[in-house]
Amino acid sequence: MQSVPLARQRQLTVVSQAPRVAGMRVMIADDHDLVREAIASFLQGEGVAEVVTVPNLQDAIRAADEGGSFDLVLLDYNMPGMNGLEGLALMIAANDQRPVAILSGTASRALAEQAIKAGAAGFVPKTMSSRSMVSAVRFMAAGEVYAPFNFMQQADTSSGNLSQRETDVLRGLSEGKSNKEIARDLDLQEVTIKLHVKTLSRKLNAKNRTHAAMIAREMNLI
Amino acid sequence: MQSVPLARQRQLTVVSQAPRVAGMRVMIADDHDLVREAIASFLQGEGVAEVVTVPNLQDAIRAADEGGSFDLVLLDYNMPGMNGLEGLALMIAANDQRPVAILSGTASRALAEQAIKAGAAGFVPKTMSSRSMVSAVRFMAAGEVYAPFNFMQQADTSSGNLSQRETDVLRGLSEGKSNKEIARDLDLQEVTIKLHVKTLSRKLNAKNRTHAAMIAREMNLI
DNA sequence: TAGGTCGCTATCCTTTCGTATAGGATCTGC
DNA sequence: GCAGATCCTATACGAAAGGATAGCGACCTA
Repeated sequence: MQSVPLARQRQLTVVSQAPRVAGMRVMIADDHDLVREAIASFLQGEGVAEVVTVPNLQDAIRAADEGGSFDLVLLDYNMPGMNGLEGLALMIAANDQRPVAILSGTASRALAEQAIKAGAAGFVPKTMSSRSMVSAVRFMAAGEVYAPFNFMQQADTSSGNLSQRETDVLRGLSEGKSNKEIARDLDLQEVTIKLHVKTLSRKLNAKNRTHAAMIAREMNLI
Repeated sequence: MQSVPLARQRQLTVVSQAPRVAGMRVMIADDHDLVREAIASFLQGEGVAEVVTVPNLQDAIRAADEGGSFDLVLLDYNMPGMNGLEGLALMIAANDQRPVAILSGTASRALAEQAIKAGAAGFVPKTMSSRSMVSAVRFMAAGEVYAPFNFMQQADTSSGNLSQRETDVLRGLSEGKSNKEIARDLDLQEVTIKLHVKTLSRKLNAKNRTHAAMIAREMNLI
């Protein structure tokens, strides 16, 4: 899997040109024992000084609070306490604004973009090999923002053809809201919501609102 | 994580009392490189003779067809080609009815039960440690049916309070079907479906059918 | 056998959805 | 400026969903 650095709208503070693997402290937060063990052992094999592993966000935050900040924190997107990308902000704060990356099994471009927009140091899908993983970790610990190249090249067919409004409506749908509620939230008329539901359902190839919500969930659009 | 053998309604053919790890052939099918590598290296460390890894169902079936059956196949539940538990039956056939287990990150008792009912040799959540994994692999390769103990002890609060019919209706809901369609499929009257939708929505604390479907999806009830 | 639960059906009514059709407002690139 | 796209609004109607209440039969259990 090829990788490419993303500059984006953020100041990149390069800690060192050739990152010192030696004294590096990395935390891996994932509820999957298997994944934790795997990443930890690979990183240790690469000479990373300290690898801390925790199974949930709560422990991750405590570890940073008590043991000091890490050069990089890898946060599983689906993990107790995360609640979507909410946990990311908490972790960044707990890690003294230092790099925190999102690790995810359910990979989608939309999610990667959201994560990076929300301040993540990068996005690491579990479909990556350990070799790629290790180099991604080095880059992120050095202050760069990373996302796998083929992710970002992912066809826009999935989410790109939904307009902003349609995405907003879709979010409401997936929360089980009625058209009226969504209209109130977005400060629009109910008919407008109906129109959006109709068009986004067509775009997603969904039979109705329920189907659209399920498809959106499946495609990680929301 | 504690484990316990499940006898269930199936004939258990014990290949050998103390399974020979030596000549064992195991296939790991998972689209997550990280997970594949991890499991493979742990198994090889345990002396498993041959570990084949593939990233999707198609390749897994081809590997069994061409290279002969395996003592155990580990199938990721969320993997290209699986389509829920449909892929399980295909793999079991391709593996000459020999053990095929389901590997999953999104762990729920309901899914584990379904998988085993559908003929899986066991259910392995990715929250398991490598040590537990290795012993589970041994048991399943020996013809036993395995599922992690704490999974099966999981409170019935999640899915247990839904009746069989309600679960059927819920499945229809999550496929975006109308009440009429669901009624036809289940050979019931539309009003009955409405009733079920109402009661299951109450039980799941959902506002409406869309919400119910999303909650079900979130709880891995379907 | 009586009482309880559970699943299914029925009727009636209100609300919400889904669809169609038509028009207005804004912003874009040419 | 104009064409084209995007977004918003309006009216209207049939279909679907949601809710309340009541009754029936099967099954289990005391």
